[in-house]
Amino acid sequence: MKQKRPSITDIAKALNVSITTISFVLNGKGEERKISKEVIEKIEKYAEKINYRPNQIAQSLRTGKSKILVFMVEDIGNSFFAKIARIIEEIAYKKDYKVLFCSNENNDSRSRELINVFRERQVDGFIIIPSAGIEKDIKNLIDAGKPVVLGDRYFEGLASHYVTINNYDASKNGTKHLIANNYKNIAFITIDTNQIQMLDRTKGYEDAVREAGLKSRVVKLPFEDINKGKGFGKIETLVAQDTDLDAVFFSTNYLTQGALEIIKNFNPILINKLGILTFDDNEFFRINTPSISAVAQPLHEMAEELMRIMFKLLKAKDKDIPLIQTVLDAKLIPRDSSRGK
Amino acid sequence: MKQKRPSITDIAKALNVSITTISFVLNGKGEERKISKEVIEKIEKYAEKINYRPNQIAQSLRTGKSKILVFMVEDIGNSFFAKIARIIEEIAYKKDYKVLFCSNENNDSRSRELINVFRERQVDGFIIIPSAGIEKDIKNLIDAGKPVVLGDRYFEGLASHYVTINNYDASKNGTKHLIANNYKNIAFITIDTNQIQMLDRTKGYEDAVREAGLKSRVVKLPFEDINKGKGFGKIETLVAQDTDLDAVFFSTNYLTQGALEIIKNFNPILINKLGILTFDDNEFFRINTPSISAVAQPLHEMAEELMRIMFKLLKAKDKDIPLIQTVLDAKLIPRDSSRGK
DNA sequence: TTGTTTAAGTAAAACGTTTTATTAAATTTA
DNA sequence: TAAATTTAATAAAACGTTTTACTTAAACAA
Repeated sequence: MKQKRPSITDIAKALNVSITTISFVLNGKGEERKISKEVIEKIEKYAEKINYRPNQIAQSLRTGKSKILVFMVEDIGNSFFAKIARIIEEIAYKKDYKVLFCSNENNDSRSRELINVFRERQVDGFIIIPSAGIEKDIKNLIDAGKPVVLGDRYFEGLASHYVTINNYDASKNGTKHLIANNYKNIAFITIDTNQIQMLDRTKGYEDAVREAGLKSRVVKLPFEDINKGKGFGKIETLVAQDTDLDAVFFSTNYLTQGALEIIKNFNPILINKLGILTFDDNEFFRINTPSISAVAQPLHEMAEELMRIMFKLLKAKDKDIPLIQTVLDAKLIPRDSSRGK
Repeated sequence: MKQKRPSITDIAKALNVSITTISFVLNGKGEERKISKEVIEKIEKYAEKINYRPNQIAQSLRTGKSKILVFMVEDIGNSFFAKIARIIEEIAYKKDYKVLFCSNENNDSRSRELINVFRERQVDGFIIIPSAGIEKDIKNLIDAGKPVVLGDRYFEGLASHYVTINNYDASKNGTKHLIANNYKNIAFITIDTNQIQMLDRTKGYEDAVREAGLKSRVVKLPFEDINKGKGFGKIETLVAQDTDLDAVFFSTNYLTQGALEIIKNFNPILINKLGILTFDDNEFFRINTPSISAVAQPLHEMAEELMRIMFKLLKAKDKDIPLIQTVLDAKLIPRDSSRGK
């Protein structure tokens, strides 16, 4: 019947020692605090026997540390983020940290709300894929001394630790790959945001087509609508009007599926002739006919680097450590859809 | 410079009231405890002004409640689970609960370890997609009075709350659909586990083919290997030897991609003629050529029901409430890949 | 007037730890 | 032998709440 877990006090009573002694022993400070071998052994034996586990809430209250990290992403249901989350979880658990995941929907006020909620919860660190307008809030968090690492994007004016990929290069290389495979009328489909990673990707594309003497065709879709599964009107227009279009390059994974569906419905023949390249790989791209080419972000490396930095910050305590800003390379995975013509 | 957050004691000092009074007022018990209007107002104003937020760790220690739930899945990186997670997160946050996600890799010892970790953390409730061998541990948890809801599967001998779909019917209907579309040699590709949901799915398939007078071909792949991205040998054998094979039905999403890739590599023509049906929908099935048919589980309903039960348990406190065992219907989504012949 | 009830609030314990300061006994030093 | 040091341990404060039990003054009743 729901019996109380043993506390340090229960051990104290049972063994007739003070709770102080027990605390020292169980925290491995027995030697250091000159507790005798016999007492140490007695306590350890007993704790083992009754399967004592410290109450982490009490520990947290006393130490101010919760051993909980938060990983805030756009949408944990999106497989790009879910996959990173999985790796982060793995690493965290090994070091005895737990991870709270949350989705900010790329929405500033939601982000703010979440940040506040977690500050109240005393989480020990924040790994954040930030929405575009929360630079101030992130700054507050950092100024308050909380360990913060940004992922996937960052703020140009903000001195923060972060991990991203070289979006400009990745995008430029991707575009060049399409060009090398003889595509000449490539559209770049992106989102109407001023997030740095999207701007970099767009720039990479633009420079590549310009350098090749081709025409730049950037299509910006409205983020809010896309999020609700609509807003692909411009894709229809593109396909209908731009009759010599021969390739599309998507700047992010949540556009790809929706847009391809529109194109497929609109012109089932075209979709099999069109060159297709997209940011963010997906396991189903391989089995698609034609298999879809992708610019894959190095999920493992990203997650590992995020955590490496986080643990460094957690260890460093107050003294601030020099900024770590890691830029990784994405990997182009050419498949059938970009080898056409 | 990293200044301390105000505590209830700080308010007490500033306003010259006892912390008791403040606690009552801020918990909305002012009236009830006959605190005067003026004092109530004074406290509320001040708390608002300094933006006071109670320390949740301290609250937890005192009340024994953490307002944290845990959602344990096979793999949070798998989009089926990630999507449910997203919805669960949403619902939880509305009621001021946070959710810790964790992945048990469908592995018993990992599951056990995680359950223990979270008991120590005093999480308030457990939503678990259990691995096959942890019936005892779940029972322990329930017996200890912890709110527990199982999802996706359950244990036949264990009286627990759960939410599943009618796997037998879903599988049978799926198979019938293939048969109705003139497929006559359908293989059922599943995993070598005795998890109830997989057994039910297999049975649904078997009954459907038997009733139609067709031959049953069940292929069981080794779970451990599949998890590591290999172990598809039997698929090669199947395709090579079973020359009149005309359709495949996958029992779970993580088989689909791997197996289809094997088939595609082995026989690129076959894959476009083969009838294909799989449990668990994916957004990319729509744009595939041919688009892939799926038995979609009602993710929203599942998540909502899981949470509905969880909140019921959280509210009920000690008194045990009658078992809630919800069985939902899956939805067959026929696409090109199953309309063949 | 005296006793009882109500209003308005407070003191203090409790939750389970960690950690600083303290103590008492034993041992060493001078 | 007295003083100083070391050993082995403990008492008590602190973290920030919630909640039970109590207090004091005023209001009311008999």
